[in-house]
Amino acid sequence: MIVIDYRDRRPIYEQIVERFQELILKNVLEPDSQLPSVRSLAMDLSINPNTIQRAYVELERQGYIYSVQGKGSFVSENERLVLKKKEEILDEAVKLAKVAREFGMKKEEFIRVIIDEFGEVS
Amino acid sequence: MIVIDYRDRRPIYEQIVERFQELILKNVLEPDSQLPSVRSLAMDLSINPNTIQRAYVELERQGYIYSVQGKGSFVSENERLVLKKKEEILDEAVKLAKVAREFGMKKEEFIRVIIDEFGEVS
Amino acid sequence: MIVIDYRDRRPIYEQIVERFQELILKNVLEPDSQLPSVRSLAMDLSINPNTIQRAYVELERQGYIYSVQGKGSFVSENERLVLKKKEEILDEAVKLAKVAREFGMKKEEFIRVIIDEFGEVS
Amino acid sequence: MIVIDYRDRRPIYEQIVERFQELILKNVLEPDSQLPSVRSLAMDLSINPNTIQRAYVELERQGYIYSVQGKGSFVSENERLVLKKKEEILDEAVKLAKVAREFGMKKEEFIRVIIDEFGEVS
DNA sequence: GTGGTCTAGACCACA
DNA sequence: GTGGTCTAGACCACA
Repeated sequence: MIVIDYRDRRPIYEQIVERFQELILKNVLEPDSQLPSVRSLAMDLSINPNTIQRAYVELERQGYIYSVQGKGSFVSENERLVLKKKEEILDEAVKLAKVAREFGMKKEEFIRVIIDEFGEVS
Repeated sequence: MIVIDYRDRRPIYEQIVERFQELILKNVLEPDSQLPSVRSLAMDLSINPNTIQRAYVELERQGYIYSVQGKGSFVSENERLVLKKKEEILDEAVKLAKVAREFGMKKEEFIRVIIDEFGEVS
Repeated sequence: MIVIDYRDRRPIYEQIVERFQELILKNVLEPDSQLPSVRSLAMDLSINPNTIQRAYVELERQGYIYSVQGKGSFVSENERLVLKKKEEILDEAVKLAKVAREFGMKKEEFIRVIIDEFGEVS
Repeated sequence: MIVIDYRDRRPIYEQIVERFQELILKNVLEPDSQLPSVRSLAMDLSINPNTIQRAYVELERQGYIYSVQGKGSFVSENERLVLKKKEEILDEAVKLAKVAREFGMKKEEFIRVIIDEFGEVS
């Protein structure tokens, strides 16, 4: 479920964070289900437990998971998270559109590739 | 013309690279015009010359500038660079659209914010 | 494995880059095997770590190695690199042949020394 | 006759040296004919006279030209020079062939591109 | 421990 | 004066 790409320039803990975000937002990991323990995931991925720990701390900070003393880490409700994520995506889209405009791209040119990605009949 | 943001998480040399890219792509710095010398820019920005040097090396590697032994650094022709930059922007747009689609966003919702950015009548 | 020639006019970092290219292309250093750390190689060669770092950055840029945050530098797959290198060699051969022709050398004269190098029965 | 390419990474004086070598070896500049004066060539090329001076010194050192006090610089006999140049080219060819062999290239593969360059019927 | 960034300062080739 | 290379040494994020 989690795959580390060592050729990826991003730090390992960040890759883990992003992967869990994705799994949670897409509901693959359902609310209140338990995440693998730090130690077991560290074993599975042949990674330093500190690195997993760091990823979990970050996920908790962002509200993706919550931890229960002595029991483990669990997935949070994701409704708000999905909304937040969508906002982030739209913010990025606006920024990108701004840059595109500044470099003289036509609106049509820019939107064309997006429509293609979504599929003509959306 | 160049401003360093120390709160920015990106390294200084990278901020300098991006700023010059922008100035060159937008033709503020015209082809064959001379850049400030490594030393003078270092003085201006109160930054170590090595850091400026690193930025210039990177800009040369990317084709934005060329340096002449004992004379200085000069702006390259930017036609190709602009095209390349536009392609990069479109690539990013496609990636972003893909992510948006994966998180269940509607095409209209996504495109709306872009059209707003470009201005309704484009 | 790495030897610096101080009489060589090329900069130290470039000698290091070329030597590693050779070791990687010839499979002496196998894919995913770890390179010596910046610090340890600097110690071994009695060279400043910055110089080694510069060589590693260049090797990464050219695709010969990849570095992992906090873990070290590792050898990339070399298949593509070997093909690219062969192309470069052939390009050089063509250029040289062109110069030879321009200076009035006979094809036979030029090819003779090459056949000798490869060995008569190839 | 002399063109400086500022985008060329080689120093200006070196470009001048190489260009004169070529003109002399190809007999465009005939033995005992006079070279432009340092000052006039500097004017023509909009270059610092020191740079031209340096190129001429280097050409004299290599035997391509000789200077007469108060008269100027003149082209040397080029017979020996042509032979020497040819030897240099052959040396380079041998080196290149050696590298090609070390990287596992077949003799035929290497010679093919050379024959193509010379033209099938040589 | 490992790579990444930066400062301070030196020396070199070149124009 | 201009860029290019290198040393010495520091601090940071990451594993």
